Amino acid sequence: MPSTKDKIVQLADEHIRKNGYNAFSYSDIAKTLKIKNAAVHYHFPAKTDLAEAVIHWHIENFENFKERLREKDELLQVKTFLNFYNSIQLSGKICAVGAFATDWNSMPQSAQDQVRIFSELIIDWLTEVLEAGKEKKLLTFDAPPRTEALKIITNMFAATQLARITNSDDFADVKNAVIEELTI
Amino acid sequence: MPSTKDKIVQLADEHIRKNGYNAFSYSDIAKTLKIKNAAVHYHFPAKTDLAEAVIHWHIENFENFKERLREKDELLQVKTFLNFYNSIQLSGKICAVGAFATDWNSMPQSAQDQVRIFSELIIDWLTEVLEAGKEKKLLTFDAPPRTEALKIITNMFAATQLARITNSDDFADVKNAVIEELTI
DNA sequence: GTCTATATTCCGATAGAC
DNA sequence: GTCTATCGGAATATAGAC
Repeated sequence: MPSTKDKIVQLADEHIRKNGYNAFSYSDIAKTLKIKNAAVHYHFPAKTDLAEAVIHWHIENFENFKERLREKDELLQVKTFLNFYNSIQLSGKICAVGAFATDWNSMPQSAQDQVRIFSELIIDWLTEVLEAGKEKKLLTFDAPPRTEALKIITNMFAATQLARITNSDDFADVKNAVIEELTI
Repeated sequence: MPSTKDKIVQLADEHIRKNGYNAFSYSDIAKTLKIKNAAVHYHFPAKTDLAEAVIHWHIENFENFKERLREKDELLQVKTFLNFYNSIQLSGKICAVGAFATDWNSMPQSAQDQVRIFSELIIDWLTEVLEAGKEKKLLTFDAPPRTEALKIITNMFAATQLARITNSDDFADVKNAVIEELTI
């Protein structure tokens, strides 16, 4: 049974990634949990505290994700990563990094720092996976590993955003093309 | 000398692409132009009217962009397109499509429709350029033209967003890798 | 930990004068 | 086309009782 505090973080995350950070209020969360505005403020005094908790949750989540994949081969690791974004897209959300990037200039530095840590965690992880996969001849690409990682991550970030707009199979097309190119 | 109406659209665009649609108010614009809140409402009765005008401006702008490039070779057209995003990134903004994608669910359908038209305008244009460039053996890629266009566009969209966060040469790395891959 | 109550500020929007 | 004035509402946030 998750605590109220955890439920608030989950709901905030959903709101941020569905509607944007500046488009949700404490009332939205209070109504869903059937508690009052002030009760949310008890757990997170300011809205930015809540934003930071959301990003912190993502960081912990990604660390678990890494750990679960540690023993798998690199192609499977990349495929699992791409499937993760597939599920984001299917749920109507976007990546947290993209959501916060849009509202970047209306966030305090403490929250920006957290987003930066999260972003670099993802980039560093994928860079290492790609590098190891190339060495084992499981993956093929020409650019430096970090650049290739950035290319794939930007594909996924923006494809979830674009899919919201074009409403077609664009996400799946991009995802499949990425895998195909890595395994030629 | 631009009209007040045009100045309002320009300022709104800047605010939207720097801080997000839900993070700016009529007061922000009124203060900059040294007019009153109500004067902005005279030109754009509701905030969504202003959002639609901003997107409409982007559509017209892109039509001009296409026209200016019509006679150039396809490699130059793609390079100019990528350089356009480079200047977006340097100015601290993000692509309008990405900004609106984040706030997608808090926009009325009339504004969503405009964003959709703009997005597909870009996708269709790049698809055609890539296809023509491949036929003339100026460009090389394996995926279907529309998929390749989506890959490049998502690279650019999200790279401008990520550059805001990582604060490094990531954007240039991605941009150069895209060109290199197309000209192998 | 949750409540009531409230302070404060801001926002989008409208009416009507000039 | 811009102004003053103002409405109604919502948002963030706090004080203090339970």
